[in-house]
Amino acid sequence: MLNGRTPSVKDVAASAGVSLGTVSNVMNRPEVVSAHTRERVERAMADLGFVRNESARQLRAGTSRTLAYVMLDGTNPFFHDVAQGIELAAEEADLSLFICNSNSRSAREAVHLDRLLQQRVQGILITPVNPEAPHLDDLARRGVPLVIVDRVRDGNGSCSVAVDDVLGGRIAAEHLVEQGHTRIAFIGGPDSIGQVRERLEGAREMWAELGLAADDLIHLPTEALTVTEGRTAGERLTGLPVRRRPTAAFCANDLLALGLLQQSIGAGLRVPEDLAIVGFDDIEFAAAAAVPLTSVRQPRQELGRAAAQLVLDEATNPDHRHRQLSFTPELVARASTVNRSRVL
Amino acid sequence: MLNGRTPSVKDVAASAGVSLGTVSNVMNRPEVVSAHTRERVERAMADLGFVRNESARQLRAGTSRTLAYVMLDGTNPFFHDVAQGIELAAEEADLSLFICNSNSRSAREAVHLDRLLQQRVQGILITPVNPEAPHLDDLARRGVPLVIVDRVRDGNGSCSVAVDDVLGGRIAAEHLVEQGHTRIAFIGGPDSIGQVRERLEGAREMWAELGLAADDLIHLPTEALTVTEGRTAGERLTGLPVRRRPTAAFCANDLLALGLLQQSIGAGLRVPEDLAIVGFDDIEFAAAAAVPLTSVRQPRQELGRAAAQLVLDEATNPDHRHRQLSFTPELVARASTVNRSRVL
DNA sequence: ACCGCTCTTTGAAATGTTTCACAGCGCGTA
DNA sequence: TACGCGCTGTGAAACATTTCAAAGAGCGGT
Repeated sequence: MLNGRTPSVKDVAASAGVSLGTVSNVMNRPEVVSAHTRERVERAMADLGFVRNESARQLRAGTSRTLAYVMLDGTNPFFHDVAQGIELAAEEADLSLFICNSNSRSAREAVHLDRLLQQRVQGILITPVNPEAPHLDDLARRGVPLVIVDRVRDGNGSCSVAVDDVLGGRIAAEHLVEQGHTRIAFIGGPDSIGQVRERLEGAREMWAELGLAADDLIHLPTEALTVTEGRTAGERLTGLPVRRRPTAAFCANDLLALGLLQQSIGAGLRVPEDLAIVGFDDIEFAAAAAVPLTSVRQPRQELGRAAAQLVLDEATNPDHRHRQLSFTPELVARASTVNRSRVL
Repeated sequence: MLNGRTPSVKDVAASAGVSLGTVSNVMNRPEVVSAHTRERVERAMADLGFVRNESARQLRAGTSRTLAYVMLDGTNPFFHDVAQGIELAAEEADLSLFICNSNSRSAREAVHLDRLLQQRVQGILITPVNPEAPHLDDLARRGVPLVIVDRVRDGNGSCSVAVDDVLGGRIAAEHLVEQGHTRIAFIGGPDSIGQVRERLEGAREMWAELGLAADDLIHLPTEALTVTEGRTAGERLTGLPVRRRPTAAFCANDLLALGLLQQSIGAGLRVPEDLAIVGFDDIEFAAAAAVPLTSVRQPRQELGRAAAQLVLDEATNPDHRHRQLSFTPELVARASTVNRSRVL
């Protein structure tokens, strides 16, 4: 059994009375070896508790069986759903998925990428801190299959998968106007985040198209896209004199919206009567909030799945061409904007 | 620059006009090589865009620079917080963390473990589907450093880090009794999950010690520990005639509690006046719920951190001894159980 | 008896790194 | 001048696997 160190192919070969090559064949091309020997080898492997050394395999084969996803913010369930989509696609392709978290720090992102390069992963999926960062170019130039998730970058040096954020902003604004609001707030920041800019832009476009005054769409900037920041924004909002206070808020993501929701209710406002709220992403917890949150849904798992397929194509298909996939967001109306004739 | 395939140490050596060994020394023991040559080698590495091949390193060195965490349920933020704690400890030890998700499926767990074994990871942290599963024994017998997270297993064949769930159950029950409740529900299941059993057990103990009737602690079983199941349980609860309905619920985790909270409010109950709710874990979203949730806090990141330290000790310290660490949970009282004299 | 064929199995080379015993060199000391 | 020593650099071996050309075995047909 397991005496000294872990047994190698050599040990298995010796124990089964065959050569190295045969053991390897049993593992990689079982059809070429006779039933009889295959059986003997398999028994030997089981007896010795043999486990293939992946490093050696990889070194020789030159290819790893892993994909990696570098996510932007581990505290946002949105990214875990994306990761789950990737994981499913990876599982189907019989690959492992290596999940890293940059925590929105560019330096940490770089460290992770370096490690992944060293591991010679088959492909990298990433939601980058900054899609124009030079270290991403490095990857592309090195020929590592790369897909940008939930962002797009200028030019088409790599594939990307994202949702049309401008459109998302438009449908959120449209929905609020349909509900009768004529003065709303957009809550989100910092501006360095592309999604924030585009969602705001979309909202402004639609606002103007529907003939409303630009001044009546107020931008309340935040430091980050977190629940805490949502609460802070809520304090500012509820602090406004009623006459000047918007009757609805469109938040750049659901975490902000949840924070805002909590703060507003705590301050005694009724949602949606006194303040309607729309989020973005439609994470699980949006539906589970005490006042279920209206949100602009991104097809989270689909995003991940599609990204994984692109990266696999780039990894295996010699005449792969970069593509920028754009998904269409969709409004999910719930109680936080729609007056509760029927509850739930 | 980057012409054909990725350059190896050999290429760097040639380009810098030194031997293989010297290049290796520059990377691993820079102090033994003269400033002059070191500089030349470093320039060559930069010019060629050299990236060390981790597989080869690992093969030769016999040791990887990775830890792995197999989490139980990717949809529960609790586990991501644990993972974050591990990640931080790993970062300090200059290791990478490989995160896998078994999704509560034993088969998938086994697949992940097998892969990790093949990768020769330095150590494995796992929140197992079933802590008594034989494949865990395999690992231990193989000598892979192993730490069970958030569970304990019989015997002391391996380290574990957990929270005293019985105590957690006790303090939750005690808190509710202090708030004047004399008829409560415990919501949670299935029974196969150890934590569920122990939290209920703790609650029952305290209930009895405080002189209350066993019949007045009702067990409402669920199929899983999810928001959806929480809502379902809520339907059953709110459907009861008022006289028979408990005035408070202790949920086996926060996801259940959030689902219950939502359903109750939707059904027109006031929380906590008509129904008080206590959760377990104290995930971020507990505090962020519209009625902030009272919860039994587990030191989530600490749990991960401690687990990582144990696994590192087992990996590096020759006279390591297995330990079962038990953390003390702590009640965080919020509006879902305490009448809101002061809001927030 | 030999040929040609298929089906298995073999052994050696190759992958990119680290390690280690050793060699070369310059220098101060005997 | 010879010796010993410390500092650098070298080259080959080792790690566990895969791959591939080639050898061997068995067999039917001539």
